[in-house]
Amino acid sequence: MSDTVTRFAPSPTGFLHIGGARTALFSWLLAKSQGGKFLLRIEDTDRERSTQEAIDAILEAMTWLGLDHDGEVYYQSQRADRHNEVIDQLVESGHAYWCNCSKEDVDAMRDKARAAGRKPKYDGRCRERGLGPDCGGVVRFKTPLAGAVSYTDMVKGPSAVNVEELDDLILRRSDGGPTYNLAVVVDDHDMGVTQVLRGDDHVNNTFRQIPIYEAMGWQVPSFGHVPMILGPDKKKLSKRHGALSVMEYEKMGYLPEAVLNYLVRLGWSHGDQEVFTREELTRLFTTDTLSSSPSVFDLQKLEWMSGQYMQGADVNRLTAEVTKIIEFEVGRDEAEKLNLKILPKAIPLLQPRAKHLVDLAEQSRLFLVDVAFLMYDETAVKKFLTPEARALLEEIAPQLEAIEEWTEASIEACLRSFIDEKELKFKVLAQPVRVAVTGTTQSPGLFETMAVLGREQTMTRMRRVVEDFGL
RNA sequence: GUCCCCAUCGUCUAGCUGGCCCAGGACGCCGGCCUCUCACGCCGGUAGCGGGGGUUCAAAUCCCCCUGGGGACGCCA
Repeated sequence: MSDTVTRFAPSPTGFLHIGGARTALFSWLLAKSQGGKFLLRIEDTDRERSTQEAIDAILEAMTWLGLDHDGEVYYQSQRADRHNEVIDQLVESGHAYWCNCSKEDVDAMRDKARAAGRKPKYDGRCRERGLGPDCGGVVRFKTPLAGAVSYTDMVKGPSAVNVEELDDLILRRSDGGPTYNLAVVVDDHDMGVTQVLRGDDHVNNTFRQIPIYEAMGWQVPSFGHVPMILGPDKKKLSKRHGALSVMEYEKMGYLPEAVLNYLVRLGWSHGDQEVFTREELTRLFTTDTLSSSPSVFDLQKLEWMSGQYMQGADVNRLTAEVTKIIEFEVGRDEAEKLNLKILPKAIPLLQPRAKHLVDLAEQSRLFLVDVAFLMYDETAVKKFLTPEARALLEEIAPQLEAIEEWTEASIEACLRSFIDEKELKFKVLAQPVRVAVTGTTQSPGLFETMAVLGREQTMTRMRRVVEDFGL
C-alpha cells in the first residue's frame, strides 16, 4: 500500500457527465495503479444549487462504472467549522484580512482594470486597514505581492504565473461561509490527498490554491489538469452539446466496461493498444501518457468498442440484461408470455451482431415471439416468398418435420440433400427459408437459428408462410 | 480586453531524449475475401504533421512569430 491518495470532487449541481466520469476514472486509475486510495468528496458548499438528486445521480453513475471509492463519502458542507478554523488561523498569522468593500466598489475596480488593458482584479485596498469581524465584510487572502506561483503539472509540465495576475481572493463570504478555493485546500490537505487530477478549467484555481497551502505551511500536492472533452463541432461539451449523463449511456444499452474503455482512450494511451481489461488498466496507467490536448467525443468509436465487449460478454449476464430491457419495454405481464427461456441459447448467435444491449434485445425478438406476432418484412416477403419459393418450402416441410433429432447438423443435412436432389443452388432455398422463419433477410446462420428456435416453432412459421402468404 | 493552455489522417491517437517516419495503429469510409443473408473475422485502400521563419548534415520532433481552437478572469464550484 503506497501513500498515494487521489480524489474526485464533483459539485452536485447536475448529473455526472462524460467529462466528469473520465476525470473520475483517471483519478481512480492513478490511485489503483499505485496501490493507493481513491476518495470521493461532494462539493456541496453552494446550497443554492446543490441537490440531493444530483448527489444520488453522481453516486449511481460512479457505482455503475465501478469506480469504487475508499472510505466514506466526504461532504464539504459538513466541514464548514474546520474551514472557518483555518480562515481564522490565516487571519491571525497575517495571511488574510477583513475587507468591507462593497460589491459595487469591487466591480468598479475590475472594470477600470479591464478598461486599462489589465486583468480585472481587486486592488487590495483593505489589506492594511486592520478591520475586524465587526466590519461585516469578507475575509480575503493576502496573495504574495511579488514573484510567481509555479508547479509542475502532471500532464502539462512546468507551469507558472506571475502573482500580478492573481488578486486577493475571498476566503470567507459575508454570510460567514467558506469559499470553494479555501475549502478545497483544507479538505485536500485534511484528507491527505497527494495527487489532484481535475479538469483543465481548474488551472487558474491551482495558482490560487498553492499560496494557501504555503501560508498554512502545508505540503502542496501534485496537480494534473486534463483537457476538456469536445463535441463533434469541437466546442466544449456541454449539456446543450450532447454532454449526456453517463446514465444515458446505460439506457442506450452500453456496457459500463465499454464506456470506461472508450473513455480511457480519450486522452490516454498505451502505445497502440485499444482494448484494455480493468486489470490491465490499473497496472498500466500513468499520467505520463495523458494527452494535453482536448479530444472530441466520437459515438461511432464507442459503438465499435461496445461491440467488442458484447462479443466477449458472459451469456448469463446478457440474458439478465436483455430480460430487464424487454420487461421494461412490454411490461412484466406481457414479458411472461414470451419465451424468455430461449435467450441463453439465442444470445450467443446474436452476440457478434449486436452493438449494445438494446440492439441485442431488439434482435432477440424473433426468437421470443410466437408466430402470430412475428413481423414479416414486406419487401423481403415480396422478393423471396415467391410462388416458386413457397412451393419449395411446402415440399421440404415434411422432410424437416421428419428429422429424427432436431440439431444444427441434421437440419443442414436435410436442407442440403434437398437442394442437391433438385440440383439447385443453396441460396435459392436459404433466403426463402430465412424469411419464412425469421421474417427478414438478415439473421444469424440459418441452421443454428432453426435449431435454437426448435422444431415446433420453425415448422409453424414455415407452414404459416405457405398458407397465409398466397398471392 | 488580460492571463494561461493546446495544435499529427474526418475522429481517437503512436511519435516524446531530432535521422529507423516521403509518419504507425484504431474508429469511420471505400474495395475484396469468407459466405445461406446480415454481422463478426481477415486482407487491401483512402486520408494527416495549420502557416511562416529559424537551429541542424538532418525536424512531425528543438526555438520564434502568426493563425486557429480552448480555458480562466465571481461573496459558483
